[in-house]
Amino acid sequence: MRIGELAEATGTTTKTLRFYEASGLLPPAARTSVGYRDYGEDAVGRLDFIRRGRAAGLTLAQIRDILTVRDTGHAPCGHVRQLLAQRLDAIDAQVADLHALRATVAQLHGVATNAKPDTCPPEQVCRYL
Amino acid sequence: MRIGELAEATGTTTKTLRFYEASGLLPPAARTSVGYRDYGEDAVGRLDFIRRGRAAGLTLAQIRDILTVRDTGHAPCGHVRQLLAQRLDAIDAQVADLHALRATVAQLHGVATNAKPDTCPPEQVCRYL
DNA sequence: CTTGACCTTCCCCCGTACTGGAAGGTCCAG
DNA sequence: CTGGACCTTCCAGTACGGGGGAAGGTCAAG
Repeated sequence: MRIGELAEATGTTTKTLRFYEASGLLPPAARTSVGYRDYGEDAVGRLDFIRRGRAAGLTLAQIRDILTVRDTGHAPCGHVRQLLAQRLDAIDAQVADLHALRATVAQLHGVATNAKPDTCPPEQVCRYL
Repeated sequence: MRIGELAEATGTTTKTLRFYEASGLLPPAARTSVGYRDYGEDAVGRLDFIRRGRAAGLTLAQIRDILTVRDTGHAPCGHVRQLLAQRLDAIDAQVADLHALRATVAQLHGVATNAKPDTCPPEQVCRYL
């Protein structure tokens, strides 16, 4: 399987695949006699793994860590759980931040809206922010 | 007011202030006879403005646009309202995304947690992700 | 007079996740 | 045998919001 086929099969690009290899997310691919990358079917699964990790909000560095742990055979179960638990905390914190931000923005928006545009000279406008 | 004092007064750094000036968020500061930046009290207000904008989730580019509009005297009222309305939409979308992400992560976390670490051989672990 | 804290410009660097493009080699159809 | 589609490496750039640190000038205290 050449890099273009793998890219097609996994919904990504050849650029991204080479980038992943350079970043240590994919092992160095086998090469054909002329130097083309030659992937096995397992590469699709690994890329799906990466895609799911990304969808779960993990960074490439975190995914790489998990893959490294798996590849080297060290017990990753707790590691994965811990990572996911941290993600849950981070998401909750982010949602809380966004709630506060939304309240602030909504208030500013309300003030700006109620200010009646016609009576809003330029030099006063930015008090609304 | 020197740059260090202004940084202290506004809770930022001299690096950031010079960066803001270079980015067009602050007008070129007046200089003392030896070339030190010399700020008036209005700089504090402008930086508070920037800080509030940042807290409301605006990018520096958006803040710069608003400031430019204000500085040049063109009617910004609708502009500010529109920007804030867009922010509200963006925040709502982001919260929705985070809800979906949280559900995904929580599910993975539950699976990984119920998997009993001891019975979790390395080659199976990453199915949890 | 020296020491230390401040100031200046300058350029490069951080992390994140890629993307663009140049220069060159390979493969297959017509 | 030629053209186009594919592959290779490498360099550089995107956007964001700054941070690090060098080399040098300035100022106030002791």
